Amino acid sequence: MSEQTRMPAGRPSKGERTRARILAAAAELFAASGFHAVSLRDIAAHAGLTHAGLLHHFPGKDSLLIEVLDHRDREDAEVLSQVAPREHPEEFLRGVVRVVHRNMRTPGPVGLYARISTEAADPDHPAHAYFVRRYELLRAGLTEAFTALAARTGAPPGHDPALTAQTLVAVMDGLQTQWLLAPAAIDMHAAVVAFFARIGLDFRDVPPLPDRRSGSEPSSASTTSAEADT
Amino acid sequence: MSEQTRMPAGRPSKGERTRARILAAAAELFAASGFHAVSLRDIAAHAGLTHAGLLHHFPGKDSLLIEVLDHRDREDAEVLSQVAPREHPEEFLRGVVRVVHRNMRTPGPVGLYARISTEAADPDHPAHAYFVRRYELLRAGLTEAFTALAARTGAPPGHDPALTAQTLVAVMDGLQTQWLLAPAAIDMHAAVVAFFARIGLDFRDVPPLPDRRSGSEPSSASTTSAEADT
DNA sequence: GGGAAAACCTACCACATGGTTGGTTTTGCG
DNA sequence: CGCAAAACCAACCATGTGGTAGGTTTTCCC
Repeated sequence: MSEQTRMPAGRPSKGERTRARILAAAAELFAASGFHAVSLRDIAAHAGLTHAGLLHHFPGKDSLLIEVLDHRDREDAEVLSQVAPREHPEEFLRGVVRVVHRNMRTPGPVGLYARISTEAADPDHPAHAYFVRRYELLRAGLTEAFTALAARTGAPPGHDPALTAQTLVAVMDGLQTQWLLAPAAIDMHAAVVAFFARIGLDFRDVPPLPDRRSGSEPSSASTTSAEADT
Repeated sequence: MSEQTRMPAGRPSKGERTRARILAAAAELFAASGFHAVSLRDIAAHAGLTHAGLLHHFPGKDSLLIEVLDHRDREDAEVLSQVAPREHPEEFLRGVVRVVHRNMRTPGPVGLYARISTEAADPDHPAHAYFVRRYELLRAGLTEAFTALAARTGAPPGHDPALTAQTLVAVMDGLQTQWLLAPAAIDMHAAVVAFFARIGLDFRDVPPLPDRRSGSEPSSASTTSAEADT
């Protein structure tokens, strides 16, 4: 199924176009309200068909969620520069800042990972294994970047790249929750730039990524971002 | 209703004891699985009565959630030293570190605030207003503490107490999500201490709070903590 | 153009849910 | 001890849910 959701070189079939609409609708509604509060009938109505029609394309609700998350990951892989964290640690971290900056302009999609990741702490949640793995990869990528940076530029006493990595992931996730609750009160970009400043990295001059296309495109929470290069 | 859930000086009535059991069961199940995934029948079964019996004590599921959160807040107010962030900023922040340290030993309850706060980003969620206000108070308290500290000891150029406050809240929330997903991989206490170290505060020597009583007592995520003094 | 497959629909199923109603049992106070 | 109130229950209601079955409509390719 996963290769079928990738747009083939030719014009997409009716089924491919419908699956894309379903994934967009699901991403939007899961981001807004979480997995449990959204029904297949809700998603189907948003996508312009019935829930039975939706179930022709996806085996079930759990599978749909996993497909939405995988789809998001592939889109993020396309957006990010393919920078290796070990070889180009500072550039890799600049990419993180750019994604955070962009995400501030896309309130709808930011919630998808932030919201589903806390739901998925429940071992019975369909995305539990996905998020355990995802955070492992994210922390590993950032740990590599911070380790390489420390080796290159020296590090203060007691510097722990793994601790810094998990803290940076926490900052991005935690800021998203606060931002979703009170967007006017939170400056995610400034906070992330200030965090990097405290560990000796000046990212104030990092330009933001171009805006995404308008409409209900599924898009990424910032925690997606650094993982794609792993 | 709220003054009735506070234990009176005399021995508690049958109803008071039942409400306490219901609140404990609800806190535990909401922490484990979130508001939407848990039913009144689930909570009632955990508390040893039927869902109709539960509804004799609480007007509805939404009210029960709010009561669980308020009950937690009152318990936290009792646990924390009543330190004013403006007059005693460093002591106030030490209290934050102690609560974080204690919460690492209580995996069940940590999830209540972390989990419900991201659910509550949905404006239709019953706890939305509660969390908007809660984060405002939390950030305000920490901003006061960081402002007072900067005035007393000086601050580095570009220091922004409000930004530091929202970042600290983000670190604590974000670490909880990662910790719930992979407790062995995350050291919340070390990460929070390292965060403070980067802004010039040495809290490595802060002793943890004593453990909570065993059993299914409702208890707090660390983000509860600093707010009680406001 | 025709036919097979894809894509969709309506109707249904079994189950779950939050809440209500009317009744029974337990508690506690005079 | 008796009685009113509190605390609880079984049964029910209306609605919603994920998924299935069988059928219809649309698409697309030979």
